[in-house]
Amino acid sequence: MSLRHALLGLLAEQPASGWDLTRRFDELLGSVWPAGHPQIYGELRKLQQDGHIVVDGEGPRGRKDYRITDTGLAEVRRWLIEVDVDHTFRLEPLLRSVFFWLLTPDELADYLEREAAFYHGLAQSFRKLAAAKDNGDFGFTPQTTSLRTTAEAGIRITEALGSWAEWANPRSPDDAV
Amino acid sequence: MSLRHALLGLLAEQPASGWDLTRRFDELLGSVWPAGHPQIYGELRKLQQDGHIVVDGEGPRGRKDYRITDTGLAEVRRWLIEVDVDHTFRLEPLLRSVFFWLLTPDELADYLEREAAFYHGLAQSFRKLAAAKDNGDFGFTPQTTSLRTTAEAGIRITEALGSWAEWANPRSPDDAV
DNA sequence: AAGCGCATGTAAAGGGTTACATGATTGC
DNA sequence: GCAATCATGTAACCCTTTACATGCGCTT
Repeated sequence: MSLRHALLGLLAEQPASGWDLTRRFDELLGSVWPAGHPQIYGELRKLQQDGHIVVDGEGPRGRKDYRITDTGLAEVRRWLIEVDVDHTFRLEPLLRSVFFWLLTPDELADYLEREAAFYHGLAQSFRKLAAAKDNGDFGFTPQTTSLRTTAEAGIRITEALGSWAEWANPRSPDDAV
Repeated sequence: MSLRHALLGLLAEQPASGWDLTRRFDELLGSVWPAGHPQIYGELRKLQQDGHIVVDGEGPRGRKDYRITDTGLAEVRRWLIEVDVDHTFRLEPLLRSVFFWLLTPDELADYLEREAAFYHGLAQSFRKLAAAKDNGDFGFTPQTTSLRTTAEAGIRITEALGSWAEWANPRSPDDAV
């Protein structure tokens, strides 16, 4: 049920249409919480029925702008403060690691080298994003500050997984810790 | 479709029943890839239809032991080697961080202190598990070695998230890097 | 004989993805 | 007039969770 609250969170920032929200998910939340437009439009209808959002105005091409209500805002905040965090990982790369013994050392090394490269690249792009935000490229609004924090998590997790992939590689000795 | 391959991977180790597999998911994969028994029984039926597993013998109370076939083993290995890794995070704590700006500094600090404590505790239990495996408590089979590698990923990720929660805490100055 | 753990399954509902379908507006 | 983009929606399917249902075998 996180999509619901993610939508409310985005609408807490500013009114937006289903289309806008779909794009924001794509750009901003794509790697953390993917959501396609069918899911978003469906959830918006439910949020409206529950009084958490209202149609604020209509634009060209049947565009509908939604605005968050007071009860909607209270609901996101309740989620953040009171609802238990779901700490499940569900990272496919971790699941795969349970079965590494089914691979030959060479197959495993090839696999882990690809993984390490992937994570190092991703870490690099998170670092760039963080630097841009620190530099004030996106201003210093509270929202930007939150995204800076998210980027920091991205950096730390991808670095952790990148160095792990090197550590686990049977072909490279333990230079990487 | 990872459940399918996770089941094959577990059966590659030794024959087991749906019940056995359910327990193993609970103990071993609970935090990485949760799966309840209805899902497991359903998937076992499909795997059998596809010839990846066969019923090896029946026990008391209608127990059915499954054994992996050659095509099944080839299929897990194909998955590990050829199928693209799904790198999606879908970590609720990260999604939440996008909306931290909706909280007061005190609310955020309380939240992050709980998170930090949670991750430190989890990191500790991963470290214990890793130490036990290094100590040979579970022998030194290939399977155990793989699990040692998984545990290492667990340590690194939970430490990363724990230190991140401290770093992001507006109440504590940046002692934690 | 009661209670617990083993063992299997189905049904319903929810969450998420992919494919299909439609049409308006803008820019060239 | 044509193409790209904006914009909404439905349908079908798959994956996952929760609740319901049943019965055997072992221990006390």
